[in-house]
Amino acid sequence: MTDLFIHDSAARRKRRFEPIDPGHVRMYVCGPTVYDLAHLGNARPVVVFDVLFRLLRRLYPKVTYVRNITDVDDKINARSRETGEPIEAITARTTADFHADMAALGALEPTVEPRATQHIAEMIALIERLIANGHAYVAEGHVLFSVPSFRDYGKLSGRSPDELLAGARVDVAPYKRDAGDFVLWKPSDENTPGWESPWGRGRPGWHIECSAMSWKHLGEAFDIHGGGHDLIFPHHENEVAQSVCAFPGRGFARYWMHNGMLLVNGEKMSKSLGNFMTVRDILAEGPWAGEAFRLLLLRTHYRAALDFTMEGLREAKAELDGHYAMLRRAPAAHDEGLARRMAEWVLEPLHDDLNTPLALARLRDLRTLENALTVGGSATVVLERIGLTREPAPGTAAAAFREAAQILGITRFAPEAWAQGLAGAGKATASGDTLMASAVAGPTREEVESAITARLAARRAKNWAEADRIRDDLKAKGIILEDGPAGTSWRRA
RNA sequence: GGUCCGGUGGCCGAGUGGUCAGGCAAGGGUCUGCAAAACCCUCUACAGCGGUUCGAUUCCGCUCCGGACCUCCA
Repeated sequence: MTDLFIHDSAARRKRRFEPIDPGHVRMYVCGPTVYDLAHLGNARPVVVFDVLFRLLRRLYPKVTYVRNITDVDDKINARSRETGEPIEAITARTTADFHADMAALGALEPTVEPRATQHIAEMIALIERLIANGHAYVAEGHVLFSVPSFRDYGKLSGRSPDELLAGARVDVAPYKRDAGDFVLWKPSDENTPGWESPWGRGRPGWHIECSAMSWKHLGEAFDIHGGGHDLIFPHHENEVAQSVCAFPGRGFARYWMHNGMLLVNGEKMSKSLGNFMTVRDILAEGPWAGEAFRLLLLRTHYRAALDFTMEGLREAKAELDGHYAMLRRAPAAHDEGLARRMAEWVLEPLHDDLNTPLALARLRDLRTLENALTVGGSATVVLERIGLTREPAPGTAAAAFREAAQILGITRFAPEAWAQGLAGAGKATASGDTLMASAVAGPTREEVESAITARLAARRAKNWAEADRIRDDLKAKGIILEDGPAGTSWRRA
């Protein structure tokens, strides 16, 4: 088995992945705060860590992937005050939308998806431990983490507490002993959600929930912690402080992985900047859009910034069209052992810190090879690159493609369905399905097929003018015909 | 201001101390009734300036440009 290397943000270098328990790999990824639709930037970690999850499942017997839902937060409270919609309604609806959107991107469900509001008891227990350990204190109804009490504070994000203080751009609350101290628990008035606690009725601070949920579902120490690069400070720094101080000597997360930001016009896409586009906006482009966006995300290495453009989305769609076209025409028969080896060759770059762009390039090589063998061609350059000395049986490269593409989570639809409109295809939730079905426009399958029959008669009679007229007519309606040795096939543009 | 990460051919985007990334676009060809698809060929880049080296796009330094973070953020 090839070793897996991942870039650990804490160590700032690539490290060989050695799980605490090789029989059970454990990963935690920060999930959404459910107060609004997911934007394109929110989708990046979901897709990136979905690929990692799939890869880990291939490499290890058991993988537990935890991704939380943050359903208690002052942004949610603010939204409820603005719109008048009850908090529970906002979080329930937004969670359902999030699930539908992520399913449309082909993301598997995590093993566990804990909600913050269902882990208040764990949060309180954690805070009590921190107070008992001398790492937290009560002040004016708040419980604060004492940053000076933790020597390694700032290690993850690479800053010293002094620097943080110097650059602080918020007013320091008077009850803080140290300007860097952060809130673990804060009081709630009667109009704000709250839970009874040893410190009165209140609600948790932002960071404590992740420490509580990873502890509950993965234990005091686990293997991988992931999230967006912008979470390193303060969120992950504070999480480390809380968890390490609550469970001294256990080490918390062994590897930290952070995905780069998604940009639009060279700037980070974020809700606070207001320059965001929702996943749902993209899905409305067509039934192909979810998978195309997923591919777009994987065409750039996860740690690099990615500048989103519609041209990029269309290019990803065109790439998928080509992949599906190959799968559609490739024979099912194949050399199984050779297919397995070729799939390994494609997936090999994923073991080097999830190099999806290189894996995708190799996947394209498999497509070229299969096309050459199925349609006609030599593909000597590709054969050499793969390291094959002779041509594999037709269908073999396609079988390898299918196996490798499964780890990347692309070409998950039936090739014919992809080509002809995907009506009713996706297994997304109800709202996602509606979206897909409504996006299919143009002639029905029956209309297209009867036109093809009419054209076939014209071609038999060598009435080329009529045959071309039918083809042009369909083309104007978004239907492309392709004559091949096995007959005429069609697809939607 | 502090910390960090980047600048690769028309566009996107991997990677490497010295032989090829790959894709899109463009041009040429094979095939086809004509197309389409597919395959083949062409297109040889690493921000700038120094340094290390037999040799640097790759290592080091400086400069310029872009971005992220500095307690809302995936």
